[in-house]
Amino acid sequence: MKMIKNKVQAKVNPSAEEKIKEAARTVFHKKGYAATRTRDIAEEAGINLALLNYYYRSKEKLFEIIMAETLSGFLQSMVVVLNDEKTTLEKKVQEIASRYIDQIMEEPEIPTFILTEIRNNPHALLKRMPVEQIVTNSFFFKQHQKSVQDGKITEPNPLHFLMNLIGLIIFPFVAKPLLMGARNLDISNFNRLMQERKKLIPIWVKAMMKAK
Amino acid sequence: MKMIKNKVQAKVNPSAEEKIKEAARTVFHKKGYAATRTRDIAEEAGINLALLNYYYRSKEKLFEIIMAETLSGFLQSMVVVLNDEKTTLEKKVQEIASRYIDQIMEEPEIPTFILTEIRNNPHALLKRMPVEQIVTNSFFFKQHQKSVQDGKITEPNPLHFLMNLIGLIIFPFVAKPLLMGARNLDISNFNRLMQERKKLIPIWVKAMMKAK
DNA sequence: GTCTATAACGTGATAGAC
DNA sequence: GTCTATCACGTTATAGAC
Repeated sequence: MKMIKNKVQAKVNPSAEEKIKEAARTVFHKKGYAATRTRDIAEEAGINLALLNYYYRSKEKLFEIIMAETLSGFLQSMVVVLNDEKTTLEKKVQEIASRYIDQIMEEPEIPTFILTEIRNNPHALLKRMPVEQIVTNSFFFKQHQKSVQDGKITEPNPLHFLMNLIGLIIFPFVAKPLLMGARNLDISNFNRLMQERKKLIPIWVKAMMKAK
Repeated sequence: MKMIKNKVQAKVNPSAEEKIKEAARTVFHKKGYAATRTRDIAEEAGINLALLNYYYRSKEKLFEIIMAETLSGFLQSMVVVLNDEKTTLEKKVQEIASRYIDQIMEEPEIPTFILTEIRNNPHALLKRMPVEQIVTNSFFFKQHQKSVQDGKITEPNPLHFLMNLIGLIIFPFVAKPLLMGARNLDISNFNRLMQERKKLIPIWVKAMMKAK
């Protein structure tokens, strides 16, 4: 009870340490590691620059913490869905499309952040990335194999299946600055399109996987 | 004739000015603007750092040249295909999938480069981006409208159509470091998958657009 | 724990010799 | 045109007072 109270309290009146981490998350997500200055983070947090090093030792250490949290948070919802032994393949596609679009709309910078930082430093980051487990060891993988054997799916490679699903979900967010800047689109129109896609993507994926 | 000879000569024995631009292209594409140091470019070009400023005045000016060239080169092939009045919608999808996958495989860093640099500086870059023209004013757009009216396509919004097509093409390249690092995949396997997609994407898109 | 002041370093850019 | 040497500045990190 006390612990819960402290956690709630922490959000209402966060300590300097917490403020710095939240500020770092915001700025790193928006600008990436190289373009972020520690001064930006200190200013965003409303604290003194020296405190950042006092709590986190260096820009790099702080970044590693943010990156690890961002990555695991981003993958967790997918892992849970892919390994649910109670749902059909079709239901999994619905779940992933719906959850991920909601999740990304809350923090739309995250996909681009993850993809660019992995480009800049693949080695350091991929040790913690259980991508292989996610695909090969998942219950989804077995379901997919069975659907192929039963002739319900034409494309035998589960990687194509996953790349297509995730690509349909994520790509519009990655390409957003391009679409928005062109004045074809304002922010509310974009959000409406993404809401539509929560229903459309499962329909599309279903049709794709039966195509030949 | 003399001009052609000089251009050929330029590739065999490029001037310092040309070497710098090629080096800048390589390094900027790989690391992005913020993470690139002018010293990296000079080293890659095999010339002295001072020459970079002598020819291009500043890192920023040099970057703007590279960005403009990269962007127009990347969009040009799409514009040409989308505005071809002689081909069907279905043929356009085939052409775009095939051309873009070939083109991106030659310089796989370009999609991530463009998307991240636009995130970092949308305003400066989007003035030169005829995205609106590409979509709204294209012959593709009219063809799409007609197909919807004729009941050949269920999804009435051409933006969904284009986002899906481009996403299916580009997303695997953007997510490549993630896939590769996970040891599911080596480079030749990845390339084989992309070759497969040149044929699969048109089939998938056709199925998607008729789904309901 | 939090601040001010400053050290230590890296980077973009230029002056000036050749 | 091309180089070496160096400046000017911004940024990360730390020392030391409170």
